[in-house]
Amino acid sequence: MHRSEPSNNAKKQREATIFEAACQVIRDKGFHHARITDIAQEAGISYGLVYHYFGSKAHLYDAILEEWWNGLFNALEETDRQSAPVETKLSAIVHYFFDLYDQRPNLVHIFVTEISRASANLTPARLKFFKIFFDKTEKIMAGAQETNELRSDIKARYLTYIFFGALESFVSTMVLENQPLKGPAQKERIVSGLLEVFLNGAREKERSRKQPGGRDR
Amino acid sequence: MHRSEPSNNAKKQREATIFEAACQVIRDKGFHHARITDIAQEAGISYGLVYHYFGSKAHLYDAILEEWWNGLFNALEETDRQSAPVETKLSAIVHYFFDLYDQRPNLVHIFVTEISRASANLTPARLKFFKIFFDKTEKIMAGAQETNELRSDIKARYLTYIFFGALESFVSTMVLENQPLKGPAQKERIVSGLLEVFLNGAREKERSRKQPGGRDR
Amino acid sequence: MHRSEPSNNAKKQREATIFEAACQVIRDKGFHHARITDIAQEAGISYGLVYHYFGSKAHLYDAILEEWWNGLFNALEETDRQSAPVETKLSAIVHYFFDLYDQRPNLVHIFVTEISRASANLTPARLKFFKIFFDKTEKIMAGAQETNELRSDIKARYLTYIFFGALESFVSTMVLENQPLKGPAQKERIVSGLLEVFLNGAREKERSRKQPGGRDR
Amino acid sequence: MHRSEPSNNAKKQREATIFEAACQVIRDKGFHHARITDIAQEAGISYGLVYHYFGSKAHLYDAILEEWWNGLFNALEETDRQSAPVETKLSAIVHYFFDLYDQRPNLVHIFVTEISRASANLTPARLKFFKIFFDKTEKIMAGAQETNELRSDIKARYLTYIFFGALESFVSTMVLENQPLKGPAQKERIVSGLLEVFLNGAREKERSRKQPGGRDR
DNA sequence: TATGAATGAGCTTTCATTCAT
DNA sequence: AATGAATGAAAGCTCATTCAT
Repeated sequence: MHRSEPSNNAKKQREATIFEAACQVIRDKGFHHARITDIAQEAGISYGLVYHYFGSKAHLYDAILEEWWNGLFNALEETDRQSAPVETKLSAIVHYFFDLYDQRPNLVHIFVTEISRASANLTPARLKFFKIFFDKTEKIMAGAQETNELRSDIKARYLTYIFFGALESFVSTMVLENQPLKGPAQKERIVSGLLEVFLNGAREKERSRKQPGGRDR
Repeated sequence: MHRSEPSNNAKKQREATIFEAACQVIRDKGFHHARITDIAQEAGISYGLVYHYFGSKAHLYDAILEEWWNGLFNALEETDRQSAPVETKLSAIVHYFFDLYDQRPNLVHIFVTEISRASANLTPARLKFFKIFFDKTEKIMAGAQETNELRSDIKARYLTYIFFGALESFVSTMVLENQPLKGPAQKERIVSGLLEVFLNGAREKERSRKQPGGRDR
Repeated sequence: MHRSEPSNNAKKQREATIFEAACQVIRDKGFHHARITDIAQEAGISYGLVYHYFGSKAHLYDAILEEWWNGLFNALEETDRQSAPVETKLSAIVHYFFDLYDQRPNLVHIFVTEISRASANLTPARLKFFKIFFDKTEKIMAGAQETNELRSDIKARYLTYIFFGALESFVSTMVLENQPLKGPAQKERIVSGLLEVFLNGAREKERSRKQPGGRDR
Repeated sequence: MHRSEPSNNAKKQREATIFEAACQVIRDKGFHHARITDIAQEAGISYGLVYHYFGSKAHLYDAILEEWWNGLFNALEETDRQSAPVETKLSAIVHYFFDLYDQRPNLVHIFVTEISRASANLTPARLKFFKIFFDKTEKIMAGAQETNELRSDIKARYLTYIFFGALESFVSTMVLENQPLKGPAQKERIVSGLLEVFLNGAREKERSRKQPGGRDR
């Protein structure tokens, strides 16, 4: 009975191999054009085995969904647990996306191209995840409104959309143009620009307007 | 006035009918699951006629792309022609999306679910449109930086991503949750919230901070 | 009533135009891949008109068949009418093929690629033409056997096959390699070689064998 | 002997079954009208399996081509290896066709109706085979010219065309009229007639003309 | 566990043909 | 006579999935 453990590990290992192969192929070809055969080939196994481990193509997709959302939800929860300024929390979210893109670019790619929109795969069950994500983020926003960190004249839900949209926009561009971040400096520039605008706005501030010589750099 | 090209008109009419039917079906089922047969049925014609007018499913898709981007580009150009404050220009863009959603919800839906990401259909030729769009918007941002309307310490390209991402986020939610705008009031609330945050930021303003009882926890 | 003549001529003219266009396209693409649209385009008319004149693609094919076989049968009959040595008669047949290739290469091309074998189009009614052709040629052979011009220990039918096969072989090669005859000299070399071998055989003759120095040309 | 590769054998077996079914159906209907479904039905399998084994209809055709030409080339090479009189070599070629027609009539049928001409399937790659065949045969002819077995005043290439054309003519007739050889006697009569005419000519020989009582109109 | 032979639903596309104008 | 819009039969091919070994 205790012999099950090692084989269990081997099993997990295989499953992970297939999973990663699937991510790679789906990233490259898109979910629809990713054939089970391709995935098996990428994983170095026969295609029958994919069914052994994942049951069907749809289940494989669901496994990827799960992986993505679980990771994100965990990050959100961890973020929300601490009582930090909203700036810190939002920064954590942004970093989560950019860091994950460094570590598991395929997963982020798939999020952008297959999860985020892709009507082909949109089922109510799958949309549910988005709702949860927005709810969690909204909670952060609402909390910050209560502490007067964020303005309350705009619905927390709207703040959520604006914040997440701006973030997603960067991530999408990165992904779709296949541009890895050029070093941590660029990452910080993007992250701070994003947070800066969200929190303080894009408008040129009074101080500089006051200056008679204007922006004369 | 004197019916000069009657057959030509009828032709345009048919083409438009098929086009709209295609939008409807693609919106409902997604491009991949939209069969030519479905589109023909929706248009009340035989499937052969779809090929007569559009040549192939891919061409039909390209026609939709064209329709979408041309409309958007025209709107952008019109916007940019006038020398108005950046606020007005951005407002025009936002309104374009929301107004179009009132008039041609299918087209906007398809933009969100099939054009904006949907790796399956992403070809370099199609990505090109996005580049053009971002370039045009960036020009608006850069112009506003020069007139000191927008801060210059953040790249115009980044401002573009943030602005468009925020906008797209609202549109996507609307589309994916199948929520038409509940009247012009809601539309204005969203538009102004979006512009407000982008231009002035989400952070609680000085006035509230000034209050001695302020956020001091 | 006599006004019908000119329009009749115009009609014939159109029919001929379409016919030649059909030959051209069928030669280029093969019968199966030759679309009515292609033929109409080649003829500079609308495809509907092809149906006006020929009824269907099959009828068009039959018209070509007719044209081919009638020409050949006429040539054969003319040949057979005269009481000339068999050599002259066979030479006439060979020349018919080669001359026609100069004048109407498309027709000869189609004979080789679409009529001569091409199971796709082989119907009993069409095979019939071949029978007639072989019968007529056989008659020539049999006649020559009776006059002791040709040996009688080989069935006239067999002589027919051998003769026609040898001829067709040249024509096919010419057609399939798209090689027009390089001047009348080559044509005569081929024709005489063909007749020479058929009539006198390919074997080296006694006289040369007798010569001690052998083939010393 | 010890069933080493059972699955491999079964595989070969299946492939052969499909191949033969394809030959049968193509012979009956012609390549174009032979549907994959028909072939599968003939083979007693599902149409998907045809694709499993042959990839596409075109590949199936290529496999048949290969089978045909390889067999013929092998026969030619074997023939040419031995230093026999040209008569023997040519006889071997003729016998190859006739014997194969006994054993695999479908293959010969397909050669005549689909390979030999059939413009629809003629690609440069496929014409290449013909070139090779003619080259090999020409070599035999040229060799016989050098040994004074064949006359040298006619190009070896022309001799090739004449010989092969005559042969093909018999085979075609046999095939197109669906006439199996009526016993070995007929076969020999045809073979010897063919070789006789090719080598010695069809003309009535001197000896008979010398005879005073001859039919001497 | 692991393999890959076997199946067939499902889709796009072609193109001959019809027929209203 | 002439056009080309409209139709739909027909066929190839893909690929997820099943299952015997």
